[in-house]
Amino acid sequence: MTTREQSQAGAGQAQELDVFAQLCPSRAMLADLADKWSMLILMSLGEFGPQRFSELQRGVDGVSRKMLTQSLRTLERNGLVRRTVHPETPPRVVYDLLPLGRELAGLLVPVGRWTQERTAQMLVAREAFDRAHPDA
Amino acid sequence: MTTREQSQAGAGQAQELDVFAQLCPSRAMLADLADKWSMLILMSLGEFGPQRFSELQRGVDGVSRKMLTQSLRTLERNGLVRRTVHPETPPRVVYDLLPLGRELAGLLVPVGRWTQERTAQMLVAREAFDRAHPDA
DNA sequence: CTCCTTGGTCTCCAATATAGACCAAGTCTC
DNA sequence: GAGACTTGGTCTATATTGGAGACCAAGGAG
Repeated sequence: MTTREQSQAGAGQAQELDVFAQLCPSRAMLADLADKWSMLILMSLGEFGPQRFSELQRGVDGVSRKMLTQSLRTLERNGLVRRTVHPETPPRVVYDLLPLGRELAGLLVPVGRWTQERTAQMLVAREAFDRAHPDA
Repeated sequence: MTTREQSQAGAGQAQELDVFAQLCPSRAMLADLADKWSMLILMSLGEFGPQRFSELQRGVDGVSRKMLTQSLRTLERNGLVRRTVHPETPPRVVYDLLPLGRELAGLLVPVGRWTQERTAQMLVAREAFDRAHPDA
C-alpha cells in the first residue's frame, strides 16, 4: 500500500504518468478504454479471435452500429486493434488485436469472467442494500 | 480460443451468465463497473487504502461531487465498497473495500498500471493513424 | 429489374454528465 | 457572539453523449 505522495514522487524511472491526474495523457487513455463497449469489444476479440464488423455487432449484443464504429475507430487509432478491408461485394472488414490490444485483453478477459462469477453475490448485496434503503 | 457457440452451450457448471448477452444480469453489472469513475475509485481504494469522501475527490482528480456520490452509491449497493459515517462535525465519511471490491480492485489496478506503461506507445500509434487519416 | 447484403454515415431525439449554487451544524476567529 | 469556514452531500441548468432509424454504394441472386 503506497501513499499518494510516494506514488507521485516517482515510482522508479521516468514514470511521470499518473492515471489519477486529470491532465495526464494516461488518464485520457484510460477514459478511452474504461468504457463498456470498448471493454466488451476487446474481451470479444480476446476470447473469440478476429471477427468482422457484423460478427462483433451480433457478439457484443446490444451495441449500435454507431457506437461499434466509434469504439473500433478509437481502438484502432490507439494501436490496439487492426482493421482489414477485403474489397469484395458486399464488403468484408475484419478486426483483430495488435500486440498492445492482446496485452490489454489479457487483463480484461479476467474482469469479464470475474463479473460473471460474482454477479450472483453482487445481486444478493444489492437486495440487502435496497431492503435497508427503502426510499429512492 | 473458444467459439461463441461453445461458450454459450455451457462453460461447465450452471454458469448461464454471459456478459456479452444484453439481457444477462452480469452484463448490467459489467455496465456498472466498466466506467471511468467507478474504475478509478476502485483503483484508488485498492492502491491507497480507505479514504474519506473528500480524499477521494482530490485523489480521483476531476470527478464531480455528483458523480463521485453516484458511483460510490452504486459500488456500495453492489457490495464492493463499505461506507462508514462518523457523526462528528464536520461529518467524516470513510469508504473502504469489501472482499468483493478487493478482488475486483486486484484485477483493475494492473489495468491502471498497464495504461500508464503503454500510453507512450499508444500515443505513437495515434500520431501514425492521424497522419494516415488527415481528414476528420 | 428488383431485392438483398455489408459496413458504414447522418440526423434527430432522449439520456447522461458536468458546473455550480445551496444546505445543515458545529468550530474557529475576532 | 457574529461571521466565516468545514464536510458531505443534493438540486438545477446546461452541455455532451448515446441510441434509433433512415440512407447509401456496389455488386449478386432470382
